[in-house]
Amino acid sequence: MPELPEVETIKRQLAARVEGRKIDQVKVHDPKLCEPFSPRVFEESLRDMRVVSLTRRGKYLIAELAGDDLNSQSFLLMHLRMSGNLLYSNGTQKLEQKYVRGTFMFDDGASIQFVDPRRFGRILIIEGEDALSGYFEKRLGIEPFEQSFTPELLFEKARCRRRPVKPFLLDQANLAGVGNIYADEALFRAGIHPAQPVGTLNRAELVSLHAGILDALKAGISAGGASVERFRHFDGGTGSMQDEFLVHNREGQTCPSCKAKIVKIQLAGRGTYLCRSCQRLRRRTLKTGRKDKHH
DNA sequence: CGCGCAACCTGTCTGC
DNA sequence: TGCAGACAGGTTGCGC
Repeated sequence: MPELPEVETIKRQLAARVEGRKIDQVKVHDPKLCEPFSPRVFEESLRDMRVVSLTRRGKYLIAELAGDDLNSQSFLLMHLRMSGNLLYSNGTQKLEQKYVRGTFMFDDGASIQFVDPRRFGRILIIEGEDALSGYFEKRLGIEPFEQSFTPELLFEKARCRRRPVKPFLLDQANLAGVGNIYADEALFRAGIHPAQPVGTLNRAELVSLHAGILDALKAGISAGGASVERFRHFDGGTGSMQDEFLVHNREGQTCPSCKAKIVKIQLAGRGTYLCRSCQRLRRRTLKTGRKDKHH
């Protein structure tokens, strides 16, 4: 479940610790981690690479790597999926024993373990910036904290679409980084029902939705992420966002802004939490007019 | 093309 | 207590 705030938290904690470090050795303990690369090829291609920077795009953590050959630039893309964690040791702490899928060892004696009980997490190597942007281009939409993420951009993506707004938000090709938790939290903040067809949202609602997304994500980052589904910090610590959820995981409890009980429904196969009083489904007809190409 | 849904995994919880 | 089955939910790929 690591979403944007959880990955951002990990990035902030690890960046200063790995930037400038050289990778002495990599061990892959579960071949699924680096598919379709074979573990040996994967391990060898990372040996002696230096970490230039650690950044984030959507739910991906990206390590930019440089070899001795100045022309070689590659990117290590890490996705934690459902249950992945990156645990750091400076060389003196006890290492994790269970569910370790891969280990990175650095030239200062420190190491990072990729720990992932459910084995959904993936690490892949991408050579060059063109390949990197190509990889992201077809699967990731706008970054929420970019200036260009605006209510108008939401409108452009949402117009004429009958899809419920929640699955719209979960589609990474629309907006990168929002997952099940923050979609629920953003929709509650915006006062919008998760099943509302996204194309029927009016201007005021899109403004609220835009603000709700940013507020929910900012709250998550400030809290160091939400430690549900075993999410942990680089040192094994926990975030506190799970204690600040307004609706998510709060079935049967009272809504923070009215007296109604929070309910749980299934939407697009996902557990979805909402307040029926604060988030009313609006009966509106969707104009399915053709989208005209314009310049 | 848009959209829903099964599949990928395994630990944990629920009900009988 | 034991065990089957449901559930968790990010991404991909398939089918309508």
